[in-house]
Amino acid sequence: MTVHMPKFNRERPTQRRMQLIEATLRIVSRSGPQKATVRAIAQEANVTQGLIRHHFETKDELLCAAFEHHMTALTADTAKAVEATSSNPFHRLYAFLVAALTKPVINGPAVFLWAGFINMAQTNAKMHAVHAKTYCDLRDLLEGLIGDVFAAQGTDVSPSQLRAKTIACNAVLDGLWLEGGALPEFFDPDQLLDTGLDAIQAILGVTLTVPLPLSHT
Amino acid sequence: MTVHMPKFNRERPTQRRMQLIEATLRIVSRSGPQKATVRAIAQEANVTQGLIRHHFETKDELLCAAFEHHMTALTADTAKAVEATSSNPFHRLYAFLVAALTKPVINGPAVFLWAGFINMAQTNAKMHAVHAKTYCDLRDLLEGLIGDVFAAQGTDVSPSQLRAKTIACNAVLDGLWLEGGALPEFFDPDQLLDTGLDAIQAILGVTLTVPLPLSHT
DNA sequence: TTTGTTATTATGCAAGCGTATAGTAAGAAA
DNA sequence: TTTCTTACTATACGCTTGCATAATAACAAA
Repeated sequence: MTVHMPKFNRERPTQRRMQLIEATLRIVSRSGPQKATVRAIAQEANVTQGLIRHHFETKDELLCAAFEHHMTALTADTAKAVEATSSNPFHRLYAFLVAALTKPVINGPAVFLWAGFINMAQTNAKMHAVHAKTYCDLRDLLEGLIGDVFAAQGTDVSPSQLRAKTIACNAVLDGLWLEGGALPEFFDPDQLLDTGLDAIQAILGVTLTVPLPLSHT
Repeated sequence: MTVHMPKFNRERPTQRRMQLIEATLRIVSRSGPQKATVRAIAQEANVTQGLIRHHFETKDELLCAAFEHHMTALTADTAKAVEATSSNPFHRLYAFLVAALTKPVINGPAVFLWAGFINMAQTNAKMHAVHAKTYCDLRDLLEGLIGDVFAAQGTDVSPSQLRAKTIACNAVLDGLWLEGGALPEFFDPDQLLDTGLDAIQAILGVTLTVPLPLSHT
């Protein structure tokens, strides 16, 4: 009678790829791309280094997949918050801003990840495309929300004015994301949220009301 | 008769160190910290790799010196613009904003450099200190300029309100710096300046006049 | 149970890495 | 000119790197 203790855990390709991607993200965020060696990633994922080659052609391909996963998740998190709220334009913009100004968007690892990968986006065409697309997607979403708010209160703005205000609001979000993530010791999360909301309301010349909880409908 | 052609150029330590630092910055900005090997830096500076060890104890020390040089120069550039203008608080704030929203502050290399180094600031105490200090210096300078503008027009603000508005304005600057540097194809420099100025005036509730050229005094 | 597929481990290699060290030459001082 | 200091080159060493290849084991299908 032999009790068979498996020598390793055999995973489905999709799941194993995701584990490797997440291990990569942890290392890049924690120690930078220089430390993200094939061996370090394998150890972080509790596999041997040869396995990485089985799931990814090259190390660059893994880094690229990790960057895409991170950036897509980052913007999706924010976008999702808008869908979960009412159809009131003011509430929708408010929900977007709160999502963009609180965790998990505002946190150190996210900023350090972006920073760790962004140099590669200069030379790697796919990474550059991912970066440009996630930026545009989020900006366009924000532009739509701001446009709806202006329409709801009858404010007349030209497309170029709307674009400029969107870029300014997005800059506030990005700036606070950067500073709050990289220098958390200087920022209280609540203050950061209030500061961002006040600034964006001032830029837009709009007062955003706090939406009532959905259960009160 | 022997014409003596020097086999190498002997430089003063200070100058050579600066050349090595600048070579490091070019490589990190262009290709990221992974490519910034001792050999690559030496080649970029047109010296042999052994020379680096003669001027810097370790490669990390060189990277650290390069980061400090870059960050210090970045904030000094902006601060200098304020000194070159009049004593009018409105003009001084305006000069600061223009400096922070135009080249050489808003450019790709600066952002990619910051990104390339920032991961190291998590583990390297000296780099973290440099990062925190340059952020605080610039923020405090901006806070002073904004405070003077409020004082000049008789606006009463509490210290915490002033701090919050400063952080918001700084976020606009940082956000536009980030986006304008990393995604230049989406931003026209003139528009970026106008957008930033408008946003900050809205946040502060202040109208900044364009200062007259000094020669008109 | 047997077979087939493939996820996984194990091992190895050539190239590149940071660093150490010995020798060379440039330029100032005597 | 000669001497002295040190900026600089040249070379080498041990370690790490990304990637290749062969052997093994898990698990589904027959």
